[in-house]
Amino acid sequence: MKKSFSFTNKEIAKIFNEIAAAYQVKEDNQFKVAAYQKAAVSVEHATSEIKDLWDDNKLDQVPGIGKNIASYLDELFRTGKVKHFEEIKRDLPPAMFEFLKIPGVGPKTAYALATKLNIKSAKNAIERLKKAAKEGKVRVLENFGEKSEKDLLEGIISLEKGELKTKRMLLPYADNLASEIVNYLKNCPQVLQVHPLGSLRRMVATIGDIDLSVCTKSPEKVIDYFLKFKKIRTVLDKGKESLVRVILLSGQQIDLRLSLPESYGAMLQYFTGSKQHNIELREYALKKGMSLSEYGIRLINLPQKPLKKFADEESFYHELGLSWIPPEIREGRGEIEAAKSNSLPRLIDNKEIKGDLHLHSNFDIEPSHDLGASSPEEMIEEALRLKYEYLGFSEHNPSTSQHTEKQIIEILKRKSEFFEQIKYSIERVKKIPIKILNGLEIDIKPNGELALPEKAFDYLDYAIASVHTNFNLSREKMTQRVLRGLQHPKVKILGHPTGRLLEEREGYELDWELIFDFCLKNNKFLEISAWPNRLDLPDILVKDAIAKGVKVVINSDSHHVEQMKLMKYGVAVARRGWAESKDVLNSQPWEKISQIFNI
DNA sequence: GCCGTTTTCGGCCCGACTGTTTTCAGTCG
Repeated sequence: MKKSFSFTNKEIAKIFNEIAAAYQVKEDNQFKVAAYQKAAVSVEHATSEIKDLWDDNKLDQVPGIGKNIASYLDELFRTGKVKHFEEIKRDLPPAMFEFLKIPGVGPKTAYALATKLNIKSAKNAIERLKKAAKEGKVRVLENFGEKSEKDLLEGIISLEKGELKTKRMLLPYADNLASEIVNYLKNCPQVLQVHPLGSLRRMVATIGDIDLSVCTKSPEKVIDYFLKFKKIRTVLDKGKESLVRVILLSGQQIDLRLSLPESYGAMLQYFTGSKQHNIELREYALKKGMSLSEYGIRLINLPQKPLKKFADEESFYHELGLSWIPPEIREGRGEIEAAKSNSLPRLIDNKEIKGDLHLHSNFDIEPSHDLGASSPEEMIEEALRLKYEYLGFSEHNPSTSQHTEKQIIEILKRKSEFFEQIKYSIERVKKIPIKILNGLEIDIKPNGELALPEKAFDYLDYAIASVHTNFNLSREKMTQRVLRGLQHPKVKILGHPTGRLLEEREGYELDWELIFDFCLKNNKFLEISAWPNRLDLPDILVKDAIAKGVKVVINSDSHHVEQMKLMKYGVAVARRGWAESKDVLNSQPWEKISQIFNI
């Protein structure tokens, strides 16, 4: 292996952002600035470590990284630094890059502050800037004033308090909160339509702010009605007809945007984003002589540049010669191309889900992890309500530290008998049209062995293999571990494949090409766990997997009957990964499942 | 500096808001 220096994606993104800032200060080509910013975003959002891609000679797969930046990355990984970058930053005060962390401070402002206040070194730079602002030394600088000095000070204080790192909400939490307000608004007679906007409408795994839009002919009346909502604590600003911001009792900020019916479509499209989708859409439109905005479409080749309005999104996209693009895939990942050639995927729908193969009932299996809280009967009842055709119970394996092999086999035998009885009662006696599967979720030990004696497998219909311990193995070792764990013929599913916990823990690194190939050859399925802080496999990897022909299975991982309805968030992840019904195991009929599981 | 079924050269998203200014520059989403 070649000798190399390690940099995380975050560190690389920071380097690129600093180069962009440096070029901005030097008033270099603005598109070069944009190129580095784009590269930074791309690196930050990558699902693989850039270092690993470099190792595998795959840097050209990263959008926004071309020949030049790739060569700089090569130098960075080989030598630990980039001469060209050092050159660019040489005559700039290091302190200015610290100042960029302050909200409202961009490159030009940061540079002006650092040079005019003579704060050069990065050490304690922000502290020294704060002192200068407190002493009134900022307001006297050219292009600064009392207000900007005050804003600067407030910005520094909120940075110090860590207020800027506001945690993002998990999707189901934000979705519930928004639904409550949406339902409230729908009761207002002047409200014609309500939609969530932004990341919530796109069903991203975590949500920053909740934005909602209302279509109405009388915005003032809707605003009055909205402000009577019981859970509002503070009104931040109103008076405008198009926007109200409030803080709820829970501390959550809600932005409500209002639009007249004739231009609602353009507004909805604009604020749904994503930013990347909109940028690409506008670039695409420009080539057709059209300029897009939240108000509509302007024909820029005509002298008076008339604005055409759109009442709905469908007509907006059609005007551009595109089919309507579902919000979940508006991420700038090829959807515009697909819409143009009329080849958008027919995304999997909640109604197409025919079963749930990852449930933890309260059958006492003496597990190493948590036991479920609901009985199989309760879960079966809920499954019928959800119109499922089949249901798989996969409790955690019995704890290996507290049982002998013999005891574990005994417990599995008991579980099998217990579920055979349930199957008999459901299928034969009560003649309820649902198939029950007796499964298990088994730990993959660090060496890749499964935490279950071979003989115990005889008592299972199928198994899910998951990593629950020792997350910090190298990518190679983790990949070998997972591949070994998947080898057993009874193991059909890799549970929550990256092990990430949203807002808590990064997932472990795997060599996805090897995993995908293995799944494809051996008929294994990657789980999309609908569990709120997992939503794992992540959407981008779902898209990669499906492009390779690998199939996924969407499971709720319910430990309580109430959690079974969280399935829809797993479906959202699948949709964001461009999954169609054919790509999803549990949208297949029972015959197909029984064939694949050899039951 | 990136990128490509209208281009390997010549393009590169759009508008709101704010503060310091008398017409704009910087920041943000």
